[in-house]
Amino acid sequence: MSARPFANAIELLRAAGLRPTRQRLALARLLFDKGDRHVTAEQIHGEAQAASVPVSLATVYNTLHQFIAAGLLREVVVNSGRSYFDTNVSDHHHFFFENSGRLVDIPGDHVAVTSLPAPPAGTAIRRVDVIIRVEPAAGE
Amino acid sequence: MSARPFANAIELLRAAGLRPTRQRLALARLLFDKGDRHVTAEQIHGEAQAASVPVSLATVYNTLHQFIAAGLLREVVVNSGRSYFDTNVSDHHHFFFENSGRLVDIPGDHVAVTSLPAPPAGTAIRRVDVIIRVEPAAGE
DNA sequence: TTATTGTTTAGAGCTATTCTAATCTATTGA
DNA sequence: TCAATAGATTAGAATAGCTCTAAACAATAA
Repeated sequence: MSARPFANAIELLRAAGLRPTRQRLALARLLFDKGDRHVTAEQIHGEAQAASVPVSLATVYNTLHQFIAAGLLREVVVNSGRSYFDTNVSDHHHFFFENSGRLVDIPGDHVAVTSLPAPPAGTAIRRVDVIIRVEPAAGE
Repeated sequence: MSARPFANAIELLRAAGLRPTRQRLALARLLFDKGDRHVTAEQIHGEAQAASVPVSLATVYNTLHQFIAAGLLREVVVNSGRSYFDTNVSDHHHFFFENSGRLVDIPGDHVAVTSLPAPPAGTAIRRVDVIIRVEPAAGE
């Protein structure tokens, strides 16, 4: 029932209408074969290189955006100048460690946003992002 | 009691330990003399030019960051690659219009985040950001 | 005043990301 | 199976937003 793990990432790509190329298969496996991850483009590019998969940074960006469009990935913006890609596309929020730049999931039901205001006239809510910014506690 | 409007921005700067220079005075007035604003660096730079105040973009960035450090301004990150500076430093959240890139304040008491999870061990919560991303309603 | 310290500036530099146009590859149809 | 074609990948240039540098300048203190 659960969509993952994908014994073959090929199905995943086909379902998204993407040709299962060498690069996309490798990136899909790096992203989805080890649980929930928060990665930057540079990061998976590095991992792909380390795994001897020849893939350019341009392709990494293309692929990440295609995965987002297909609903396989979600972009999290916490600081300008760098995007994180989150493999957990279920309803949830984030802790952001301001000193290390690390991002950690908070299950959706652990943060309740009650009394949401009505969206401005003519608009619909697309998503609600809650980011809890934390820093080392005083005296650590 | 309210800190604004500042008949003279000079006091504001002095209180922040910043020399009241021509550039800083002009920027303070552009920022704080007309209610709550969400501006980008390029934007106030443009406004300053339009007002014939000679100020470089580097100074605009320096000044914005000094104002943030002084608690006069707050940075809001909604999309990578661009920062917004919010003159409203009271507790509140935001609507973000994904198509136009516009940001609108939501008073703090119009969004209640209940059951905040405990911060990870060794950390303290610095701030909680709630961003409600809206888009034009279907059929508009 | 002058000395000192803080501020501003132009322009170079940097980082993350996107674009371009050429090459390559998966798929399709014969 | 093989060619045709639509789609994918690539290196490298380009861009955007922001920061840095080191020299000129301006506010304050003495």
